[in-house]
Amino acid sequence: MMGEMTLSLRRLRAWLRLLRLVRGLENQLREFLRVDYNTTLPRFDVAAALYRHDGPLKMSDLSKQLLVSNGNATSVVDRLEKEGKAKRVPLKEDKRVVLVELTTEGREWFSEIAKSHEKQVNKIFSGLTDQDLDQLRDLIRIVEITNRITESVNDEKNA
Amino acid sequence: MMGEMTLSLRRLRAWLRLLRLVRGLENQLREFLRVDYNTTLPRFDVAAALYRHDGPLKMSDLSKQLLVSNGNATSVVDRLEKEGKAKRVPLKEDKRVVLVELTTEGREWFSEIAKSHEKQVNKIFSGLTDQDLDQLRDLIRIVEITNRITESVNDEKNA
DNA sequence: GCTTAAAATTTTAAGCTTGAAATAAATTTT
DNA sequence: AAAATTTATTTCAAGCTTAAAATTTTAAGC
Repeated sequence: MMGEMTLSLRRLRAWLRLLRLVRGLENQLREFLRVDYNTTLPRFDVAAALYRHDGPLKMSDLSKQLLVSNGNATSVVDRLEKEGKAKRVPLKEDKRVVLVELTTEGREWFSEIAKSHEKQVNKIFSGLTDQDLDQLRDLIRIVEITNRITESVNDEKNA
Repeated sequence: MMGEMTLSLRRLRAWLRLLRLVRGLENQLREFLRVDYNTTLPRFDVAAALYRHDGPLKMSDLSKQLLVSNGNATSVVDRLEKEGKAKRVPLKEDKRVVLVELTTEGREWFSEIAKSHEKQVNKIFSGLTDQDLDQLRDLIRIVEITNRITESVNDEKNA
C-alpha cells in the first residue's frame, strides 16, 4: 500500500505541499518585515523591483514583474509615495505612461532592509547546499517552461 | 564571471524565483476557478481542507491548516456558509469551540471542482517526472524541517 | 466559590488584491 | 483629419488578509 499513486495525484500533492511551504515562509518574512522594519511584504516587493531596475520603471512593467494587477501596483505605489520612498515621474514622449522610481530616502531605506532580508532568507534556506540549489533551479525551470513564465520584464515578443 | 556567487545570494535568488513561479501558478488556478466555476481560491482552499478532514473541523485548526489568521478563516467560512456550502456546528463539551463542515451540497460542489482542479494541476506540472517529484519532495522536506513547518493539523506537542 | 488567567472565536480597522469600468492619450483606419 | 481602436493608468466595488481588540467560555489559583 502507498506505492499506488498516479503521477497526477503525486503532482497535486507536491503542489499542495509546495504552496503550504511557500505560505509559511512568506508568513515568516512578513512578520520579520513588520516587527523589525515596520513595513509590509507588498511594499518591500515593489521597492525591490524598483531598486533592482536600472532607472525608473513603467507602472505596467512593475505590475508585470510582480505578477499583480495594475490596480494593485497603483495602490502600493501610492503608499510608498506617501511615505516619501517612491515618486512618480511622467514620460514626456508618451503622456499615458507613468514611471516610478525610488527616492534617495527610499533607496537608502530599501538597501538597509535588503541586507537584513537576505540574511533572513539565507537562514530559512540554510539547509540547501549548492547542489540542492542546482536541483531546485532545474525543477523550477521545467515548470516555468511548461507554463511560459519568463524571468525578464521586457518580453514584448511574447504575443 | 557569474561563477562568483555566495551561497547566501544563490539562496535569495532561488527564493525570489520560486516565489514568482508560485504566484504565476496561483494566478492560473485563480483564473481557472473564476472562469470555469465562478469561485475563488480561498473558498476552494477552505472547502478542500474541510473535504479532506474526517468529520467537522475546529475553526482554529482550519486556520492553522491553511496558515492564515483566525479572522481570515472566519470571513471565508461566512461566505461559504451564505452560499450553503458549509455550516457551523457547536461543540457541546466546550461552548467556545466552533466546528465547521461541508454541507451535502458543498461536498458535491467541491468534489466536482476537485476533479477538474487535479487535471489542471497535472497539466501545470506535466513536465515533472516521478524522479523529479522525489527530488522536489526532498528539497521541500529540508526547508520544512529547517523551519519547523509540519504537515499535520494535530500537533499540540509543538510548544 | 471567586478571581484571574488562558483559550477560541469574532469583530474591527487598515491594508492588499482582483477584475471591471472609467479616463486619457496615442495609434490606426477610413 | 475625424472616427474608431488600442494602450496605459487609475478608480471602484467587492472580497481577501492581517493584527489587534473585544467577547465568550473554560481552566487555574487562591
